[in-house]
Amino acid sequence: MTERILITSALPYINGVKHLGNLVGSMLPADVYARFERARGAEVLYICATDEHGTPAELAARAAGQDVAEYCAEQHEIQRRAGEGFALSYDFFGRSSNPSNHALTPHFAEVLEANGLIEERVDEQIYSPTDGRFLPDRYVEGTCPHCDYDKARGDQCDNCGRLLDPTDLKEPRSAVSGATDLEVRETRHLYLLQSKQQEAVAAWIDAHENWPQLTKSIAQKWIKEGLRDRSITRDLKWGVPVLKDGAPRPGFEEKVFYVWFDAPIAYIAATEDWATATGGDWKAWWRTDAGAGDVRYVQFMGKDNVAFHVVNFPCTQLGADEPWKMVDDLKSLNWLTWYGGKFSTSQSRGVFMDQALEVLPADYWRWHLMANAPESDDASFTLEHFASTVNKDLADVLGNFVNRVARFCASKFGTEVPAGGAPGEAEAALHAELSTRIAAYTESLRAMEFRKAFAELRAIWAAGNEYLQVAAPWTAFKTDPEQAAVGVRTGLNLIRLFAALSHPVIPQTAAKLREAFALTDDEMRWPGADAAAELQALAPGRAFTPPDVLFRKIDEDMIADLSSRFGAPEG
RNA sequence: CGCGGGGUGGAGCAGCCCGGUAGCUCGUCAGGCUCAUAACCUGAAGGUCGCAGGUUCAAAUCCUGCCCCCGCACCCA
Repeated sequence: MTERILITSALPYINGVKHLGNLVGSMLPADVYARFERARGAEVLYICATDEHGTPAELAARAAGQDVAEYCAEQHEIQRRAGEGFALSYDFFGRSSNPSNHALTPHFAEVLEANGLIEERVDEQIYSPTDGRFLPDRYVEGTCPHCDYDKARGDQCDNCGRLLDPTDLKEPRSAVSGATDLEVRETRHLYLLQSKQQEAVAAWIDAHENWPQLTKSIAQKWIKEGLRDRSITRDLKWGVPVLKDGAPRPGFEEKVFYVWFDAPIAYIAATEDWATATGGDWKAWWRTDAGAGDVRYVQFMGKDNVAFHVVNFPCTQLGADEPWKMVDDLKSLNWLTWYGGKFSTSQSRGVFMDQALEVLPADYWRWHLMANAPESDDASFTLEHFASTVNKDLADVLGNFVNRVARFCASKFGTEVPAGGAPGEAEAALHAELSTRIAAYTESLRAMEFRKAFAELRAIWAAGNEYLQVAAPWTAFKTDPEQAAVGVRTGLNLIRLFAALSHPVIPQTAAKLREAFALTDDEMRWPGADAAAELQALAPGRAFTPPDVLFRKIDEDMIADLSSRFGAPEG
């Protein structure tokens, strides 16, 4: 029976193109895993979407002089294109602002309320008459009562580090307009009573011993501190309206659901949209009473998102007491830093997805990011390191191997897989090494241990060069062409094997190789661990077109150029 | 003592949970090969595993204390 795997990556926030850190934190590893499982023959559904609600979107739209809906539509399109450029193989890339989510989010709220897990409470919040809106903590600035720093934010003073309440600030002003006529107003909100779900969530977490260490430690920390009730509505206009029985909830006509309440629900809503677009059955993926019981659900996200996925969203799902499919495996990644510091949109430090593709092909970035993924700790991205992995791994080890084999064959035997000769000791040694390595590589990918996996893939590529050194068909050709044919035939078959094994991480390169050898779907399927068998896929007489040089190297001048372009620190 | 993650040859990382000759990639040096993108292959040099104690026959690995770096702190991954 075909394995069914549902994959979601954390939803990228709508504002602006994402940088490499965002990419490697969720969307890219999810894509690599999706491609791997598809090649293995699993039925995969990979869903993502833009997370569009909240204050930042409203403010960014205003700054751009656009209507929020219009702004989001435009940004969504930009992100969709960037994802396409990076060859992210979403089955569907949705939007949290779509009608499907506007229907499903209130549904969850209604069931939760029916189950006694939601209540209305009155809060006090800062209101700015000038801006005509309530101001969340970080949008209130003022003078710190402790150190007199004049740019303290409503939640904390960046100078002395003390935590603040917006009402503590001296001379508070709106960070949006600078208005100082702020007042405290009462406002009514819906609260999700997570404190009542402590035991249920703890039990659910305990049932997942196989989670990675980072995920477990974050989950347990929250449980240990005790779940707190949290407000799931906000005083904003842009978001999912708070409906009840299909009509605006009395007293909530001017409010919307909190972005973190509706965003995870958008995983499900986006799957509904996928179903509408393709004729698929979304319930078979999300409802355990409709076939989702045998689905394995895997989520990918940066470490900052873990709490929301192991505590808050589970509260929503468990509290609904409906047969929703819940996450099975959760891969969380640490931060990618830009030369040890933060990627910064406002100060334009770092490389963003669209800029990256303007300079070099997607596979260059994909390989470096995944081979050095921030799995056990934050990892530092530097252009020097990037150039080094691209030049050595991609150009020298893989690219050069393909080139030397294809060119030698073309010049001595023509553009067909040569016949003659029989495998000997060199081939036996190669088979033995590859069999072990393919098994290890496959196992690491299954476990989503990407650094380990791609170190293995690199070793597999290198094994090709080592083999060639031993087989030395260029020497054999002078005295024993049949013997040389064995080496070349094996080399060409290695290229086909590399194409299949490399496809999850460098799909565009794999596609070039596929084209060069006109490989069939079956020849691109995930290889088994019997290397001897795998290296016979291309039979003698099979025609091919020697591909162009696969990767061009990044030289010193280019590094210097990229450094100034992307704001790399000196030294 | 807010929370979390780290400090391993020049650089980037693995090993630490389940103590027992310190491993990988890059860089450096030497040799080989000449089919190939001055690429490839082989070998070598280079580390008292942040510091100080403790447990043990034995500690990078366990315990205690300290120092340093990074991130987070209901809303910028």
